[in-house]
Amino acid sequence: MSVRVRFAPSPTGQVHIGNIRAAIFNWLFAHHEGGSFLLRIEDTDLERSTPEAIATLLEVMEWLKLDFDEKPPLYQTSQVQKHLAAAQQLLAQGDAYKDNKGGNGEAILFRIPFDTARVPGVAEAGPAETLVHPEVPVVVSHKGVDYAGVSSKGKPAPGGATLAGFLNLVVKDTQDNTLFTLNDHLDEVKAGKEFTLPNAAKLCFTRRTITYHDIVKGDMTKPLDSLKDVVIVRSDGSPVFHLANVVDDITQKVTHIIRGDDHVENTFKHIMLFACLGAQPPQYGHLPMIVNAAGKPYSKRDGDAFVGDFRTKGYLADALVNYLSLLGWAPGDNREKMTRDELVEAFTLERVQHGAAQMDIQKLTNLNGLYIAEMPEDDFRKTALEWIATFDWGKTIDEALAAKVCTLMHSRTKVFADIAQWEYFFNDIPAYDEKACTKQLKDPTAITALKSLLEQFKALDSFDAATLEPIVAAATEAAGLGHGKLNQPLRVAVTGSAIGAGIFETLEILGKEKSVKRLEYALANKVVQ
RNA sequence: GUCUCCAUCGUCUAACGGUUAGGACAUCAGGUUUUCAUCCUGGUAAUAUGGGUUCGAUUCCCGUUGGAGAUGCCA
Repeated sequence: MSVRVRFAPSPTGQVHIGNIRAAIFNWLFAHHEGGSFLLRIEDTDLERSTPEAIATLLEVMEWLKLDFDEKPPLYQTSQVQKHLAAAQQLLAQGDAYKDNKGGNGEAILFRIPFDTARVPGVAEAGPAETLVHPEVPVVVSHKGVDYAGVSSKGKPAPGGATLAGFLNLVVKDTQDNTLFTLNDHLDEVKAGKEFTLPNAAKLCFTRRTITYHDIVKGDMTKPLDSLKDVVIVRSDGSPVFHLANVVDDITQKVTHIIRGDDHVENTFKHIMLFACLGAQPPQYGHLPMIVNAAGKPYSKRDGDAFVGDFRTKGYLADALVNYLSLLGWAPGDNREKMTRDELVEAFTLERVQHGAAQMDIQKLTNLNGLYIAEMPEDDFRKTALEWIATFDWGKTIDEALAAKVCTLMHSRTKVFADIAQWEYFFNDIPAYDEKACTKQLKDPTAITALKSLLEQFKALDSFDAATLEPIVAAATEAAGLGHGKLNQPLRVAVTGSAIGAGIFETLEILGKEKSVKRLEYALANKVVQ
């Protein structure tokens, strides 16, 4: 059977970086296996899902070139009848029951099956004991075993689990006297009878576990006595995530579920749901989380963790995909900068890391710089021009001048937002950096030299780098300054900044008129006394 | 509290049970006879901790510590 995976985000606001990483891994896996990559939009949370968020999501996926198969995507809201039908099926099979636990009306709960033969991966783990607090009575019913555990300070602690967790249950009191034997009352309990047992101190039972093989994390096991029955339909009649998710995965014939770490615990329940719904559970692979620079999970407020922000800061889609692929995964041969094809070829879930990964903006930025550097000149200019146009100073510019600036600044561009610093090429008088002025425009010798340079500039016919270099060198020497010592003062006087491309190339692009004007301006206004 | 999982330089990561524990980003020093960037050279920097198993442990097992997730009529 060919591989079918899905990305199933809920469109609530911006697209989170951790979320899109899951999409990338699914996409990579699907392509590596020659399978299908599906998109399912889990928009059942009517209060938080918005059309704008859906649009944002689609936009982001298109930007990152994460194309999906079988368009249009499956919208979960269109599947509600199927979800509800599944709930009815479970109800009819006795795998679900109605309960008014929260007091809001009757909800439908999925019952972890007591007879586990249907469920793959369930095994008996041997006898087990759980201490319970005698002050709180133990209640045994078809809904589960309700009790209070004992905290380290001897106080009652919240406890309770599904009935299936307690095979061969015997409840004992502090004197070890038997209070209740489940096997004597199993049919009554299943039929709905509730037993309330005061003064219980101990639960003795045969522990059962459910195990599944996680493609990234390995074998995962959980005891049934730490599982609770789950609400699958709310009292208002709407299906809950667990049900909807599983039913949709069945209808979309998903073979591998690759999702965030935070779903591991749900997996055990989902496998049971698949089984009770008569479907073969898919394979699972859980991705580690991405955490922020503080090592904490990204909260909804971590603005810089949104994919859209990386786009507006001028990161390239390919660079972002490349970097994100490397968060929690590595090909194993020291390659880092990789094309899509190389990533697809090398990607396996088995090599995915088990622990959380921290996002490193600097490394992303460096990688982005590498991608920009290898852009063909024409592509770079085209993109850079678009960026220039987004700035106030870039609305009306000389295209020929801009083209020259692009060529000059290409290797210096790490992210396109850096282009904000190109303003001095285009305006009349640049913004002067005070620190730079203080450092470079205070030496009287240099100032005198700049003044003489200004006069020479005025007299020049051609104003290109080759002409300027010897002139500046001569002026430097004439002033008694060391080689190149006039370059920085000249740069600050003309550009306002101490950093930039080669000064002679910069002067040439600026042209005689502007250079002279700025030199005059700086000498008149910016010299530090 | 209980359950599940995780742990190699600051960060991302590599290392069939045998390596001077490798690479990249960041950082530091130097070079590319002007700054910044690119490029080149070199340096600092890690197996959380205590026990086992083994001739030999980053690797396997157990404990501890630390971290994350789950424990919702959120997804």
